[in-house]
Amino acid sequence: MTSVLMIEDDDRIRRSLALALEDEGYAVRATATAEEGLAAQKQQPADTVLVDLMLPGLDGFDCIRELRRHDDVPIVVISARNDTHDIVAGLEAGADDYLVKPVAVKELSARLRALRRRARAAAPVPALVFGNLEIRTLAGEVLRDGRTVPLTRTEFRLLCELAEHAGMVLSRQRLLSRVWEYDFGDERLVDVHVARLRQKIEDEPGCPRRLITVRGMGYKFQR
Amino acid sequence: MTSVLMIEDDDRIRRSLALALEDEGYAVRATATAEEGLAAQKQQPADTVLVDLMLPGLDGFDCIRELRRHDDVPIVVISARNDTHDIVAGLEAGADDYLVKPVAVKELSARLRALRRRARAAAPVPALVFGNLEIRTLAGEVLRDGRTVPLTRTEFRLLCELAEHAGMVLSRQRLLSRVWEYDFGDERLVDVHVARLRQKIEDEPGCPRRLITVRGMGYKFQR
DNA sequence: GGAACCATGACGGTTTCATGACATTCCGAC
DNA sequence: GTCGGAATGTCATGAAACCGTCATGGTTCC
Repeated sequence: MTSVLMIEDDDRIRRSLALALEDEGYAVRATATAEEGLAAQKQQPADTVLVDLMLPGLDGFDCIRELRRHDDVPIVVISARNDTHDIVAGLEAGADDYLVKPVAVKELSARLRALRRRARAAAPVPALVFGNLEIRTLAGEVLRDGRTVPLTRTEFRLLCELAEHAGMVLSRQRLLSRVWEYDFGDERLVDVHVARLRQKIEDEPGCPRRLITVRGMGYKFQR
Repeated sequence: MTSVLMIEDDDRIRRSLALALEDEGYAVRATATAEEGLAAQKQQPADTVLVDLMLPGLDGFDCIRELRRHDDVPIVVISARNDTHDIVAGLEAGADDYLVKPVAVKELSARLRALRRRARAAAPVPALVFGNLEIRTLAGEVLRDGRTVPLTRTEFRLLCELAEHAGMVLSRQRLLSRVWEYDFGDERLVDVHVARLRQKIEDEPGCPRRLITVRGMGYKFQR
């Protein structure tokens, strides 16, 4: 079953839409504020998030941006505001679709299906396996020859970022921005952590098979 | 640049929307019938397809289903019909989004961006293939007969620049400016790097098949 | 035949990396 | 709070790879 998280401050709309979606076969959780919604999604991620724009406290745009920082979940805006300006802003913030209230549940349901059709194709793999190396992205652990390798948080995130784009060269800038969320900073930092990672996951010291340096460009994870 | 194929039978709408999208930076091709559109997409695939529902001959729903049989391209319906029933049918047929005419170009553009953001995540790694030579631009690697050829950064960028414009003569000045980001400088520099590249990717020494010198003009990559 | 144009080997200077050592920050235990 | 260890970031160093220049000799054009 598809799970949906709805973030909507109007009690009546929240309840009626939740009921209607449940009739359509969705598992619905609902919160009245962005803060609660973000916490709920962090704790137990839903397959799709519906979000209103006008929310008390953190508004819908901020909520979308915050979700997008860590999550690739499909996001649908449901708002009473129907100016082109708001629609564009919502989509630019990272939403995938935008519906104007009042929404037809059948239409919403069809749009959710269309969205999931796409999202599934790009779904993140819960575990990445490369030879003797297994990276359990969700469990946060890495196995080498079946034994867990103790990685620090930074090392783990760096490895995930590289392995999720296996075969692709990632620049130090990009790694800094994705792993450290620095938009600037010393690129040498990446080198140091790659070196530490190598000592933990490479089989032959001094001869990296997985974490390849591409001189002048960055690093890549070799399948 | 993003390319768009528009299938729309109303001449006025087709022309004005095409112009507006071009202003937004899209490369637009447009056809008046589904049959033409399908042929165009088969021959030279666009990144996104816009399709009207009411078309003479094959209608929009059929057109979407036919596209979906072979192609995972994002499809947006643009229709005057705004019943929930039509919207659901359009999405169920395989469309990713549905806009009701008249469309705001800014909104359309934002929706296209949102759609491409998702579609890109699932896209395979693009590569340029010429006979026994495969250039993986993102992986930063070049395969010759399936084996990777170690290229330096400059060599790689030079090769990409030439191969991306295969068949076209590029002047030394242009190469300097694109590969080295020099706006002036010794043109001999290009020669030296072409020579090094030849030693790595040409099969017969002394008889270049790929990297062709065009005397007095520059170099070109021969397919 | 001469002039312009091009190919390529060699070399020194520079850039780029890998990594060990050290300072700082973070975080849980008490 | 504060103590201690782990995690993280900064720096310095040496080694390796790379780049641009130049010189020489070959080729093409008129």
